[in-house]
Amino acid sequence: MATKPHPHERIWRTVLAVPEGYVASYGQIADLAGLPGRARMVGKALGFAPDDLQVPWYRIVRSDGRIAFPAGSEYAERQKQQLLEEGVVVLKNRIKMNEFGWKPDLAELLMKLEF
DNA sequence: CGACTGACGCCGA
DNA sequence: CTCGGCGCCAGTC
Repeated sequence: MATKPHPHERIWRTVLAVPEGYVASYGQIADLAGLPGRARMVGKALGFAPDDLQVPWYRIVRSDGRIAFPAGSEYAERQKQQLLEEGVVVLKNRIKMNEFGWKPDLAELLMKLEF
């Protein structure tokens, strides 16, 4: 049944639910992970994410669709590259949320991540 | 305990 | 569309 893992773990598992070819915002992940108001914590958690978990950190962007890292920075470039590789269009360091924003199906979501 | 710091979010200028 | 300011939350000093 529903267990109650450490916040970081819940965040990782939620991010793992974001499908290839789509992106989600930090705040959206925080909400889905049951941590409303903690968008900033999502960024931190992604930084701590164990490599073996294969967390798709690059699918997380700001609510307005912009990549959180400074445009042109090493991290921003790598994130853009990862996204482009799976078909997500990135222009001017930003993604069109109306087109690539992930709108999770509630039923499937509950099934997929029982905390 | 207060000040400062972010992979944030929202709103007004 | 870009900035600036402010709220927010968990850490760190």
